Amino acid sequence: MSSKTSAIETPQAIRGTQDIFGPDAEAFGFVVETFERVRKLYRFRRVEMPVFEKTAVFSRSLGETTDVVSKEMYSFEDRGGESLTLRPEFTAGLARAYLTNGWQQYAPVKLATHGPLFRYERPQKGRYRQFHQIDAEIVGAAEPQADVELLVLADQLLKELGIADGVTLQLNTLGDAPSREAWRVALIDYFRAHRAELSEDSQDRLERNPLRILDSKDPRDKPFTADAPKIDNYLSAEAQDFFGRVTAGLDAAGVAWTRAPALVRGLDYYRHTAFEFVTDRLGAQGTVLGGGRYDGLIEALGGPHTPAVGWAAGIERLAMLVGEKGEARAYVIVVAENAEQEVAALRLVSQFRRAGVCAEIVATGSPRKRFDRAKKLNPAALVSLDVRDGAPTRSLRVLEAGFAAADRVSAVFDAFVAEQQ
RNA sequence: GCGAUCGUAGCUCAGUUGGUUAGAGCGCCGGUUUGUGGUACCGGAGGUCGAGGGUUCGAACCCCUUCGAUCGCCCCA
Repeated sequence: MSSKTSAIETPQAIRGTQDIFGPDAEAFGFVVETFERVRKLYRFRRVEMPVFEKTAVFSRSLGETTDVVSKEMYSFEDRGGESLTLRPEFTAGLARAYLTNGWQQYAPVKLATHGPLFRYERPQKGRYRQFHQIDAEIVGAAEPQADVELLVLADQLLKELGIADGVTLQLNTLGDAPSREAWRVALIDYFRAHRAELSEDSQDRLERNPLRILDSKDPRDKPFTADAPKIDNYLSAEAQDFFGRVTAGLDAAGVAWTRAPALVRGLDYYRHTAFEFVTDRLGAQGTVLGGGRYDGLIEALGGPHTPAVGWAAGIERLAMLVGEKGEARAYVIVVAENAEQEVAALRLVSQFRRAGVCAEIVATGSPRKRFDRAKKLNPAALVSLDVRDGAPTRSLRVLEAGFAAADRVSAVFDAFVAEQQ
């Protein structure tokens, strides 16, 4: 890519987007593949949904005052003049799909999906404008067992990804609608009395999203958040019982959790169970997986009352915890050390691949350096095709005895030699 | 949206108080050596020092603007 005096300017990538390659891309793929595997163990069904929806799908379900809706959505008019939005999350679109496709017939349904999401935010570590999540939801299930199943799934996923160490499950309940509302009113009353002493951010939150004051990091807010009204005092008997059955289920399934009374969710549709799997290894973006119950969402989209629970996890964040993953190593490399052998090398390498052996060919560049280059790729076996004294020579060298595909490699090689006689 | 740090070859970086044709290692390409060998030596390609403007006799270095990255705030997964 030497552009010297080229007058053409290369367009740059959009801010907050990423091009993922090599070991990082392998880690990304590992997260998705592990999710797919585990999700099948729990019999969650795969869904694919559009990347964009009518704007109302998100504005109605997330809440007009949330930051996501008020300032972070990628919204635009299409050529027909309709306001559309690139999905900032999965749940709203999934609820819409549930309604417009009549998935009530399958209820309760366990659903899983993954893909890109878009939010106009300031990029930083673990936060992008196009980011990716895996997502699991149970729609049409009112029982606490659904919450438990989802949480156990999440727990197993993190364990199978090998990143469960240092990740803790923070659990809270926001109560049912009356509990949540009573608590909310009490919080507003309480914080309003101290309004002038709160941070500017929290004064603002008081109007828009009072629950959020509870997890403010501002030291000026700390003295007040400690003594703020507790959800436990506003929980109805039903809500209390519900939460008790969730925690009992987690204990029975052997999932560790800690109560986080200040844990709230940013989006309006959450009820009852709220949770986050949190790590301290990702700096400010410590939430690795989060979600909760959203019994009110489907009604907000004009559907019948439909209880549901779900969670989402950022693939980039999970991939960062996973670390770099090695790429597939070639079991065998075929080297054409002589121009005359290039065609034969091409034939042999495709025979290896058809036999299911991961293989690579080296047949370009200086013939004298090809063998060295092949060896640097560190294969388990190396086939050299050359011409000595006018006669073709073929050798198979095993550099690592007893590797996985060893038998197949020698079988394919022997057949090739026989064929060339 | 706010604050801070940063931006030199493909990669990791050096570049002294602003001073002649901007460097190293690795990688890449080629030659010699080796000839069953991942060696050693030599050579080469590749940079308008993120971009634009300014100060100056002179800017990679100082100033402004802009783009991008990183780290906080905010938000959230």
